[in-house]
Amino acid sequence: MKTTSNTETELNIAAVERDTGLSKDTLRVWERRYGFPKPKRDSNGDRLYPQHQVDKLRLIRRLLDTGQRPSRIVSATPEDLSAMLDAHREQAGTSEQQVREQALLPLLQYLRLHRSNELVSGLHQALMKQGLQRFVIETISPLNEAVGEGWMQGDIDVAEEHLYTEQVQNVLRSAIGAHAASGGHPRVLLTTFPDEHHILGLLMAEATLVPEGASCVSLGTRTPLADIRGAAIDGNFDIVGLSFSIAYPARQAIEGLIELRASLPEHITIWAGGAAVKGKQRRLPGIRVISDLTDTVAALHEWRAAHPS
Amino acid sequence: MKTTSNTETELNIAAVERDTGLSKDTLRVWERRYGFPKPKRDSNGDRLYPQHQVDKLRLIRRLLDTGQRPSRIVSATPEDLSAMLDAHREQAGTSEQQVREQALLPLLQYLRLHRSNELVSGLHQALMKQGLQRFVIETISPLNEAVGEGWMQGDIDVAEEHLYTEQVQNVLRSAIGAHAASGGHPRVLLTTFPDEHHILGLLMAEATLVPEGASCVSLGTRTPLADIRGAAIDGNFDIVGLSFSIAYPARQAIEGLIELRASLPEHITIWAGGAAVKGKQRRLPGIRVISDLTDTVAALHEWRAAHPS
DNA sequence: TCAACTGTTTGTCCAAGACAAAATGAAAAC
DNA sequence: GTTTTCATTTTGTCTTGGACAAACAGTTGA
Repeated sequence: MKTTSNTETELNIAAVERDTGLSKDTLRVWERRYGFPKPKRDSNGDRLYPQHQVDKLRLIRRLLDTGQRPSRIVSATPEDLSAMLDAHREQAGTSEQQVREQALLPLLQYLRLHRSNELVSGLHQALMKQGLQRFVIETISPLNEAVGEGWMQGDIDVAEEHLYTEQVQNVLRSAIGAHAASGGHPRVLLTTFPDEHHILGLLMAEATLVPEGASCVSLGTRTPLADIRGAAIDGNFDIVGLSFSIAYPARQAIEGLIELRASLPEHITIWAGGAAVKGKQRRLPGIRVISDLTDTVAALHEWRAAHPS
Repeated sequence: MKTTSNTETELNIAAVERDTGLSKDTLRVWERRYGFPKPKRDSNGDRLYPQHQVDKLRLIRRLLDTGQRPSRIVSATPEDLSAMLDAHREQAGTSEQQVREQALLPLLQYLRLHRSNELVSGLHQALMKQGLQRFVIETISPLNEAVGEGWMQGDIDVAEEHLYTEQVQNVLRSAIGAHAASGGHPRVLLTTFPDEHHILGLLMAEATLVPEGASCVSLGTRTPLADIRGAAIDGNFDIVGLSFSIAYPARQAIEGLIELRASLPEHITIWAGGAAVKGKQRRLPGIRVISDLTDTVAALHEWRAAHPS
C-alpha cells in the first residue's frame, strides 16, 4: 500500500494486476509455487514488483494465450520465453501479414517519431481510399496488432500507445458519426465488462456494423453487468455486443458472459468478440463468438436471416 | 468456486464484485466488521450472495458516493437507506442551476428516455448554433454538472451516464478534428494521471484551446507520470495540461503535480484544471491552476503575452 | 477414432491479522 | 472568521498458508 518515493519503476500488486491482467491471487500463488515473480518488499512487507519482472509477466501471459501452461514457463528465463514466442509466431504463418504491414510502415514510423499530424492525415487518407469497413479491417486491425507487438517488445512506449489510441479514436468516431444511420435494424448495444479499458475493439465493431445499416449504441467501456442487462432490456435491443482485449482474463470473460446470458431474455442475442474469447465458442452456449472483424458482418447476416421482419 | 445449479439468483463473490464494483476484500471485511452482507455458503464454504443483498449493496454504493460513511450505512435497514437518499435529494436542489437547466432540459430528457438519436442531434444543433467554444462552456459544462447531480440522486443510472459520455465524446472529437489546426502555438500536451478515468474534462479543454489556434495533442486518460514527462520533453511541448475530475483525491493530485513540476524543465508550463484542484493554487507553486473553462482561454493569453515569438 | 477413467495442474476462495491512507473533529494560529 | 495543524477514528488493501473444484493431460479400453 505504501508508495515508494524513490524509484518510480516498482509497482505494487494492484498495479501489476492492472498492467498484466493476472489476479492478485494468481500472482501470489505463482510466487509460492514456482518462485516467480519474486518481488521486493516495502517497509510494510508489501510486494513491490520491479519493472523487468512485470515485463516478463506480460510475456508469460502472452504465451499462456498460445496454449502453454504456467508450470512450464513461469520459471523459464526471458530468453527462452522470447524463443517460444518466436516459435509460435513462425507457426502462425504471419507472412501474409508482413506484406500488409509494408503499407502500414509509414504510419508506424509517424507514431514512433511522435508526428501526430502526419499520423492523422495518413489515417484519413487510408480511410478515404478504402472506405470505413475496409479501413478498419485492413488498416486499423493489423496496425493494432503491430502496435501491441511493438509495445510487448518495448519498441513502443506508453505515451506512444496512448497517442495512437487517441488518434484512431478520433478518426473512427468522426467516421461513425458521419454515417448517422438511425432507425436501422438490428439494434445493437455495444460495451465492455468493468475491468476492460480498451475501447478500440468496440469502435472497430461499430465501424463495421454501421455501414451495414445496423443501429448501434455504444456505452463505452467498463459497464457493470447489471447495468448492461438493464440497458439492453429498457432500450429494446436485439443484440448485445461485448469486446474483450487480449489483456482480459479469459476465465473472467467466460464467467461473466455465462452470467449475462442467464440474466437476459432469450430473444436478445449476445455477441462476444476479441482475443480473450477467441476459440471459446464451445464453452459459451447461447452466445455467438465473433472470431474477427469480418466475422462481425457474417454474424449480422446470420441474425438477419434468422429474423425476417 | 462451485457454482450452484438450483437457484440462479445467488451470486458468488466474484460476480458480486463485478456487479457492485466493491472488491472481494471489501465485501469480506464489511461482513466481518458490520455484519453485512451476510451471504449463504455453498457446500464448499464459499459465499453465495442472495439477490436482495446485492441490491442493497448497490444502494449502499450510491450512498457512499454522496459522502456517507460505511459504518453508518452498511448495517442500516433498506428503509433507512432510501430515506437517506431522499434526504440528499432534497438538499441538492440549487436554484441558479435550475434556471440554466431550462435550456438543457430537453437534452436531459432525451438522455433519461434513452433517445440517443435525439440527444445527438440536439447536441449537434447546439454546437452549430453556439460554435465550439460557447457550446462547451454554455452547454456541455452545465450539462455535465446536471448529469453528475442526477447520478448522485439516482435519477440517472450507470448506463445513462455512459451513454451521455460516449455521445458527448463523439460530438467533441468530431468538432475538434474538423478544426485540424496543425503548426499553431503554443504546443499543448493534454492527459490525466493514472487513476483518473474521466476524459470529458480533457476534451472540453482541447475544444476551447483549438479554436484559439493552439496545437493540442491528447494522450487520453491514465498516463503514468514518467511517461508524461518523457512525452512532454521528446515532443517539444510548451505546456502540459492535466485534468482532474471531482472524484479524484485532491491530495494525490497535489502530490503528483508537485512531483511532475520538479521533473520537468522550467520552460515547460504546467496547467492543472478540474474540481479536484480548484482553489489549490496556493499549494501549487510553479503551476497554473485553471479555475474553469473560460480561464483556459485566459491562461492561453497569459502564456502568449509572456512568450512573444 | 473416440470415450471413459485417473492423476496432476491451476485459479479462486477462505480466515484473521496488520497497517497506511483518508476522513473526522478539535484545538490553535492567522 | 477562516484556515492550518494535530490526534483519533475509520476504512480499504495487503499479508500468510491452507483448501478444493474445475480444467487439463495422459492412459486405457471399446
